[in-house]
Amino acid sequence: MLVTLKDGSKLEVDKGTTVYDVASGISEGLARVAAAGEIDGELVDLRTELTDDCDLNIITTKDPKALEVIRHTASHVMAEAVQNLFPDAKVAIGPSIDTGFYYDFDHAPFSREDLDAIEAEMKRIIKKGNPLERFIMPRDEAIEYMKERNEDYKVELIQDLPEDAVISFYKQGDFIDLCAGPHLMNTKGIKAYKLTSSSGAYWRGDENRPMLSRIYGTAYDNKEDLKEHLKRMEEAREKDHNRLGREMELFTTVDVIGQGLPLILPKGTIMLQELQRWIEDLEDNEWGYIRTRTPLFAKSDLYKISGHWDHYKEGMFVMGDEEKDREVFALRPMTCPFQYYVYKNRQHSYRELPLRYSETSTLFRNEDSGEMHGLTRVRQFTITEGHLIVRPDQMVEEFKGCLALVKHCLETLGLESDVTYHLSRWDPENPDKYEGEAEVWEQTEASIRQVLTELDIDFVEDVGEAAFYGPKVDINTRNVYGKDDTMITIQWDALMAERFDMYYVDEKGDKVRPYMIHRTSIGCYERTLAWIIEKYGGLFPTWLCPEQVRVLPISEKFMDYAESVNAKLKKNGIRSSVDMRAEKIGYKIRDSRMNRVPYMVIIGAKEEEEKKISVRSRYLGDEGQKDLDTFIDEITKEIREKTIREIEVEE
RNA sequence: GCUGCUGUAGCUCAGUCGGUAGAGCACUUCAUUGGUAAUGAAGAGGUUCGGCAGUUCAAGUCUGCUCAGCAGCUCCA
Repeated sequence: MLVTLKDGSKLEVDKGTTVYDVASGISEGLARVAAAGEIDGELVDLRTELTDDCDLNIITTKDPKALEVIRHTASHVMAEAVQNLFPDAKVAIGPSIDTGFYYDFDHAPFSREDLDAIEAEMKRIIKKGNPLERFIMPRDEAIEYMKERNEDYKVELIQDLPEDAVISFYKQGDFIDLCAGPHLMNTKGIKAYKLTSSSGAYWRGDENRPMLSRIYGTAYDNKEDLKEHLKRMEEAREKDHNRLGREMELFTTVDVIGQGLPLILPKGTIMLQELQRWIEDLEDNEWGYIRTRTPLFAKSDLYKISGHWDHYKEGMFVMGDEEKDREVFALRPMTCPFQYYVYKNRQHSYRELPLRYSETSTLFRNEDSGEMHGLTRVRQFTITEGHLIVRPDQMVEEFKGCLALVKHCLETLGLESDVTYHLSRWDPENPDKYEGEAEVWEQTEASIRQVLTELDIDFVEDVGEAAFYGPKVDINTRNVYGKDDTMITIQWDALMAERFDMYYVDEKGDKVRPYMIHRTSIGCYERTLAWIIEKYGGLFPTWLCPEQVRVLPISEKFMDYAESVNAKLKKNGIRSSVDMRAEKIGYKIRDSRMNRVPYMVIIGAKEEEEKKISVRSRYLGDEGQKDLDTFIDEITKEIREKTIREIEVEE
């Protein structure tokens, strides 16, 4: 049997040789730092026996790929520690994840003190340095084995595996866990770890099943990396829009107003309004959209036609009592049916299509009480929503246009690099959940795939994520905690026109159902603002800054002068202000957050001193030193150039 | 909706066995003017401790309910 190593060298080994044997054969040092193997690109346990010719790569603990193995092993060590300290705790599952690992236990919630105790116990276990041993059992035997040990959750897991499955276990010391691996050879390989938090989590992610106690932790090959990671998490938290946005007075919440109902404060409003004016002008002037303004609520009748009354009533704010009142209303959770009736206002010719309706649309969704979060999950939000009514033959081209518009918006905001594109497909295994023929679904998905490819967009495909009426493209980003949020969605809809009896008249004079695209350009404003806050950490591009220029007179005698500079800047459409405190503090800039203002005009300071204060400040100097009007023109021009929505990249 | 944590001055927080509100920053006034993350001194600031009940001679502190915020789960047209 021939094994090809990473450096291209070939090794003749016997069948049944393990990855670890190969590593040992190369050198003892390599065996010591080996964490896992990679056979033909697939991560495997060191204990894996080689059965065929293959490419083999020994993954050492220095390799980022080893993290997964280290963390998985750390989760086992944690489980052992928990069972040592809390013998009645039953183990459920404990995988490695992007940022570390977790393990779920059937046990009362763990406190921070518990976590500290568990950490200490882990230290003891790791110090013992027990080897991890792998052994296998037939399925039935494995079930009995776990039943004896009273591990009900493990029994259930094994029962869900195929009849003929060979069940593998790992054992370190007295601790035995059902596990597919891969794992380190010895617990000593866990050099640095930290238990970060605990919380509840449903067994198998099902809200109808018991709630278990989950402990999150992270582990690394060395202490420096762990420290670095914890520092990064700390820094990320500082960019959290929910903290920063409140601190910067962009928004707030009030207990008596209610959950998921943020108040956008004056500074936040400036930003949202900048975004809105930009998007509306862009869509209407350059992308052929026409604007509508439709009611924020409607009678239940509308939602009965759209299907929301049957399928989404829980998510809507209903006004009135169906039993008592003749008419019952509901606040709208989306704009679709309203814009359909805009279209249905009169008969349309095929020559008019495509019609691209857009609306700055406020929506209301009655989210569950535990779901609300800052500006990203709210009960009332405003979205750049729109529906394109198109002929089937225009569909691909228009869908492409929607994506191109989104791409343009993201690039302008400097967010393009942060997103992932998803083709949300139907689930062929589950056709009942969707309307329409399999053939049509496949065809449509192929069309979208082609559009994405033509636009040179990288994307992943998610099966079972489509809307019931058609596939869609979802554009996601990650928040500072690494959680995915959908920012933008563009949906292909060849079905709803039927439901709402929409048609156009084709060249032969026949009535034909149009296709529709549900789409947004930058998603909902609140969520997009949150995203921008986190992306820029509060240091916004100039055009979005609530305050673009701050005028700082160094002493009282420059106050009037400062006021006149401020007034002229404002007249030129620049958002500026005078810092009244400046006369007292001289030219010492005390406010560490001052750098959130892109431009500072220092009045009265000597030029070399001004430079020390801020790299971005502009020096005006004593009255008469420089012509005021010329100065105002210069700075206005400079800011204007950055206000035409070009991205200002600051280091 | 579920699990856990939190809610005291504008902000960040302390408040020990229930005994009747505290610090730093910010703010105001005065002094100072070369102090580039914080000049010195003085002062003001809580309808009293998210809200409503209850226990008690006495509740920020204990109990119940409730509202809101946070983390996670679940959900997310």
